[in-house]
Amino acid sequence: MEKTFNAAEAEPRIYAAWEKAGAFRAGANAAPGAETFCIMIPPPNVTGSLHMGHAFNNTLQDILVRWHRMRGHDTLWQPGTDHAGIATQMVVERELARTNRRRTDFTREDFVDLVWQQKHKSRSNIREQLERLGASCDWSREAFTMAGAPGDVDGTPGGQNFHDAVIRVFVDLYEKGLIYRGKRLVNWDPHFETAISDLEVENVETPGHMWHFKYPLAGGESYTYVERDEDGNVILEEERDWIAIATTRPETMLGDGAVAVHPGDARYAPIVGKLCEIPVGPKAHRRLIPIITDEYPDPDFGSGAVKITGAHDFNDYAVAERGGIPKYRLMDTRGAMRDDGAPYAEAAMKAQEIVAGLTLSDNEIDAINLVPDDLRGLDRFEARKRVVRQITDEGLAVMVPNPDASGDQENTAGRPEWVPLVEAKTIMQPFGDRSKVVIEPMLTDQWFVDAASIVGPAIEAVRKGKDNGGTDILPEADRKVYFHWLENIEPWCISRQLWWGHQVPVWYGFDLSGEGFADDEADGALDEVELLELLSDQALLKGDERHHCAPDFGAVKAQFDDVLGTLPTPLNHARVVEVADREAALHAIAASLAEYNVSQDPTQLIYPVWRDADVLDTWFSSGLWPIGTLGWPDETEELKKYFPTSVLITGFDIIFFWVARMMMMQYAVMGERPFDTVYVHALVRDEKGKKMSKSLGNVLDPLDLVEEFGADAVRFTLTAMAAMGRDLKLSTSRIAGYRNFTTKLWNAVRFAEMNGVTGTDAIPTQYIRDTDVGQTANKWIVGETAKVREAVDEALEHFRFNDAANALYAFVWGKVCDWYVEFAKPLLASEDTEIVRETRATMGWVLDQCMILLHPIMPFITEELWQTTAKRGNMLVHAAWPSYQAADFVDEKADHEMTWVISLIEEVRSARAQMHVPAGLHIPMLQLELDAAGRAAWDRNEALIKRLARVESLSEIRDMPKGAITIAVDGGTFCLPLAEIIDVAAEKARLEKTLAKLEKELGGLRGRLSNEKFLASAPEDVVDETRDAAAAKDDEAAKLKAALARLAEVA
RNA sequence: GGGUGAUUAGCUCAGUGGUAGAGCGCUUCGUUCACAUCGAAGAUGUCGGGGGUUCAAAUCCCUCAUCACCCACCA
Repeated sequence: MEKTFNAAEAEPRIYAAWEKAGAFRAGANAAPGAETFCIMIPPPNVTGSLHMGHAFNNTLQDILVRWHRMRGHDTLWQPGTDHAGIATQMVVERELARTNRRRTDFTREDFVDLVWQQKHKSRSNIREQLERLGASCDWSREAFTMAGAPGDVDGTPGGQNFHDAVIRVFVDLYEKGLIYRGKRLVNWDPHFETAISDLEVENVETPGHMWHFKYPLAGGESYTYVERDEDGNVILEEERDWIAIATTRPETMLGDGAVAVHPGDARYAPIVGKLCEIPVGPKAHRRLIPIITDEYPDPDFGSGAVKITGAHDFNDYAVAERGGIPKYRLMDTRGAMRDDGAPYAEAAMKAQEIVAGLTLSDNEIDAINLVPDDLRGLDRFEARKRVVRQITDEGLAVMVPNPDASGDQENTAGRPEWVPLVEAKTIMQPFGDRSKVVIEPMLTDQWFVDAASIVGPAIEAVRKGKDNGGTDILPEADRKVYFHWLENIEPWCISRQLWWGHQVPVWYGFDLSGEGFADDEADGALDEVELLELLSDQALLKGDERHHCAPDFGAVKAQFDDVLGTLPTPLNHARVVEVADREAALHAIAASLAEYNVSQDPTQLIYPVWRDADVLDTWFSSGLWPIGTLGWPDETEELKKYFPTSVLITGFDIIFFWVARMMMMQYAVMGERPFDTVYVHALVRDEKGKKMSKSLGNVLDPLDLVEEFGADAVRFTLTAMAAMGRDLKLSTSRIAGYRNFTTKLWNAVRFAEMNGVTGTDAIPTQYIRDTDVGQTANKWIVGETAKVREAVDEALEHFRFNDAANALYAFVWGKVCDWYVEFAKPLLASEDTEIVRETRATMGWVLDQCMILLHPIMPFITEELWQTTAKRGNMLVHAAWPSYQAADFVDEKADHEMTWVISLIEEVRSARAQMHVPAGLHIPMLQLELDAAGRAAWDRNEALIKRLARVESLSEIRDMPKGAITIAVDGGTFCLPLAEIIDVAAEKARLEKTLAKLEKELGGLRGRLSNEKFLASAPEDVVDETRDAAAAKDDEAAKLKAALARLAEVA
């Protein structure tokens, strides 16, 4: 064997061998009738690459999967990737930008093709990285959240058609009324030009300003404004012909529909119900809006009056809904001020008619563009500046004394005495989590899941827990977070105005059966003009009852055919044809009508329908990951076998995005929990605790680390640091330490090999547990092995990964390498061939167990060692996981004896080091007193002790010679006669120090034992333990005192 | 504003009622035939402050301080 393990060379080779053997296939190594164990990988983005969080997340999954597989369970680790709507589209758009092209330079179809190509190019990237890490996924089942969607060239090895499953769920939920369409205020990302969900918005404290403006009362009216303090004393009273409004977003004033004050606010009671003027826009067409009351305004904040802009603020939206206030949209999809529709003058007049009582539909109101002509097309932030300037120039800003103009006259000369009130203020500003641009609340038509209606079982499941057929979430703290979010759940906006994703399976058509769609001239036939009038007027349908949802066009066609069948001739002959969009439909229907008017052939008439252009939120599809990957809606064997799955391992950052949605959706579709346990882990951070990010430059690439230290070391590090519920701060020195651990294991095995030890699964039972034969060291290490096996299982059972790793680390390094291998050296060199044979057998077994128990955490080096240390019938990946009990293997006597031997050796070493006895010097030792157990222990382990303590000989004496070092152990006293080198003062100091420490401990123990309440209340075994400890320390203290007394004689 | 978690050795962190541990770092020593990616021996803690419960508290409760994260609509 080489001196170290060559990870870079061996790991890929070993992985290939596993794959070749089909070692990771679902059910590989399963015992007949075994229980199942299934983990769904959290699908990484298809164009992504492996970061530290993935490495951590997948290491934990791999540990559980390998552990269960070795235990003979029917195991599936389902891999796959996510199409990641925005993220992936972004990658492709960025690529296009390099050659100065935009998405809109392509047709939708062509662009989506480009994305598919990108997906195809990068699909193997993440997989190769996971393989490098050692992830034992069943790659033959690799899934993709858009598999089977139009344009998919790759398909999936597992054959799942994820797309069909997603569409099917949409249709089902739609039919149950759980998915609906509506014009709502949503978070709009002006960069990607799409709606996003609440969760995709990051609220960040940003420095901003609050402006205060005067809204003049209509017709020059005035009122007495009275302000009182808490006691009701008048502190301000003045005549005003305006009302003050504060805003952080002046540009939205253009869309105000009202000013609201609290119903109990006495200051404004005189003017409630009156009109006031929005102080911006062309003078000739200033809009008047009503002053209304609503509970929302807080009288103590600002002026107590709030402007209501229903289309651009979530609070205002609610007020507007309650008060029937029109909601005027001011911006386009890119966040610029609208530049469409009629000129401002016309729009403002229309708005004024609404104030006067005109009722319009939502769509009609949406068509009104209230942006003044000079601001149209401007970016929203530029428009803000201009609005502020215009109002201020007009003298309608609230003014305050200029703080810079007070005080001494010389320096402030020329400065205005009054300035506009503009408060600097940090405001919570919403940003898109991907685009990083300011999110705009925008009134648009979107699709929503009625989450509140399906959330019940998801809450209930976690409340009742795994043992009652529900789901456990670990750690506990995350359960609260989960509940809090679900109990306050909002409708989930699932439509996105993107091109990459699952297109909403809904088709629209003109309403031919609706009211008002009639032949004006009652001549029994529609002509082109009549039809177009109707269509362009109001018979267009985008309303709820006028679209059709179906899995595909064929099904939709049948639905529309039914509707057409009820219409009068010739419309009932029209053919349903799919066209690109509403625009195309208008042209198509006009053209076909023209054709008909010429030919009078009813089969020439077409009825155009067009599909909803939106795609579904990525999380809608990944929310179906557990069933979609198992072949649902088909009742596949895998679905029956592995669903509900066993464990989900994921980071806390996607509890809402993903975990909660999966819970809701699996219950909605299957009526069943998706997993028994959710294990939520921490985020990986850099060694200073900072989130790793490219901009900070503190990103550790897991693959670089794997290159440098080997996958096993990286995995072991992550595992050892996986304590629940905290950040995981990673440093390379820690990884290096665990790399050293692999080397340590490697060399222990190397030592064994050099001494004729071979791997064996034969438990050396004949030597252990209360047998008369057998070396104590061998008996002892077998017992220790059983203890660590129990500890590892116990830890993994409870997802205490770090406990498992630390137990193994302490065992392999601290027990096997530090002690057992050293003990074995004299034994293997023994002239007694039986001892040699016994020790080889024991060591062979113990090292095998180390490999087995370490394999889930460090699969590569252990597999390599497994195959080099014996001819095996199977690979380690399929080796049988042990189940022996400590109770069966631990020999109490041997355990005691080895503990005694170890402490004797440690005492001698310590004394020698402190007395500066040359390390290599073998010295004689004297035995002053020793009880029977000690004598037996010495006799049985003489060779070991002598070797490890560097003792030359042992002789019994009555009196201690002058100038010797005392070694006090349980049941005996030894000494090292070192007259020539001993420093009496140093030895005295050493003994006194030890004694002082002992006395201190003893004091505590005695104190407890003399406390009657302790004796009465504490459990018996605790009292016994305390007594034993006190007695032992008493004894040791006595010996040390004796030694000090002897020293005193010498001196 | 609400919520959650954290505060333990120089650093990074384990430790859920029995009197405090690991890794790294540090000091001293070591060319012993598995390993210098090593070995041996050491030093370092009012377990954030205060109060309470208990025979016993790093651990449970209250409170204060500081930090971190999550959620939230104050114009």
